[in-house]
Amino acid sequence: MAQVTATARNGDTAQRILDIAERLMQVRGYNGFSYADIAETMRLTKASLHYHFPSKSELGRRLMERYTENFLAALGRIDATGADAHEKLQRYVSIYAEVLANKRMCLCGMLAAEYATLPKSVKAEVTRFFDANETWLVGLLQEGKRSKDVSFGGSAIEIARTITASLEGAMMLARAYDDAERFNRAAQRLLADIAGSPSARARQLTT
Amino acid sequence: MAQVTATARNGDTAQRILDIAERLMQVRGYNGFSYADIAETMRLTKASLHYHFPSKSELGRRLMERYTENFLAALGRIDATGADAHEKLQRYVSIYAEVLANKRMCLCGMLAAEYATLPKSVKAEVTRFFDANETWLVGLLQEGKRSKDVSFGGSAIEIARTITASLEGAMMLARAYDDAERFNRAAQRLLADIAGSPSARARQLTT
DNA sequence: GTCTATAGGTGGATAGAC
DNA sequence: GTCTATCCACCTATAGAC
Repeated sequence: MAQVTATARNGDTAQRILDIAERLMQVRGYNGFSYADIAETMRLTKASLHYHFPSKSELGRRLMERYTENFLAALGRIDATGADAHEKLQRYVSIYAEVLANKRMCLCGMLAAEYATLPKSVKAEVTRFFDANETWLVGLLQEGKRSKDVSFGGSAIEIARTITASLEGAMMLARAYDDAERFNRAAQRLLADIAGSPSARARQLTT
Repeated sequence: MAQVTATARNGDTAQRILDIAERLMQVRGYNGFSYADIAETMRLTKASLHYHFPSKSELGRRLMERYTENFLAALGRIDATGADAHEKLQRYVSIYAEVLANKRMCLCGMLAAEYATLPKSVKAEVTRFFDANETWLVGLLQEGKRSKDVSFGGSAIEIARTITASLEGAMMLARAYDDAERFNRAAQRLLADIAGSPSARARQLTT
């Protein structure tokens, strides 16, 4: 299954720091955690953390960089399955669902909310993430339309943006209610209505 | 037009504090602003702010309370128009669009992201807001279905939740890209696909 | 690479004069 | 109601020993 969260528990120190920081940032946000929080969980002093990541903005940037890398790798694994477009979209959704299952927000959804307060270098990484998402989804949608696995009207780019934004929003609300099923129901409805398989689309209309 | 943001510029001090704090919180989040920020904008000392709002959590709670009140009032004005369900949904979307036009996030979308770090009393107000949203939308959707102004399959409650979550997500992304049109395009697509008028739905399928 | 110690700043919050 | 003055906890970050 598509796995985004890194688990380099036996990796080097920098990677372990990123693991802890990533979780903290996904749960509490960029402005909601400190070097002290990481230090406490890791049994390492704040000063040592600064050796690996001189500033918080650098930590945030590196974190985003790794997150996007892992996310793109997960998308690559979806591509490698050779499944049809409809199935690939389901797997795309399952990436989000898995993050939520760990009681976390998508790192980029979190940072999009805090966007106004972020260091410039972190902001740039956040939009890079969403741009990469968009590119991947557009390719998938166009391919799916040709092969008639999915059906939609209008531009693929708008559909792609709507899907990502909606999933991020559904994730945010589901986490506030601590109810993963909220996310799953919203996600299935979105896929069926916005870019569903022709059969699913027909079911949705039948009422 | 539906107006949520309060503008009590000539109101009493407490209301003016809430106005400033509201804007700061919508732009920077609960963890991204301080009493000092309010004080600076208002030309009032931090100590004076504490006279009106003893603690930040109390300020946050009162802010959310007022925000929900204003939002529900806006929904009441939509009801009062007597428009059909499709038109009412458009006006619902326009509330969000207007907040975004002021370069702000929906206060509750912002707080949903920061949820894990919020004081309990503020958390409660956030879910109360979304619950009230859901109730209003469900009523509207059921009424619209009866009168055939909108068409959708499945439960109204799921549609309502999906609409709100998707709008919040679209708002978040649009603000990060400083591109209000991103929100508008996503919102129109969502309405058409998820709970559109039968004619709009037909247009969307025609491709 | 990790530590102790600390700098320099800001956070929310309070006491008490006016 | 608003002010000055202050507290103490916490923040990011650095210096320098080991």
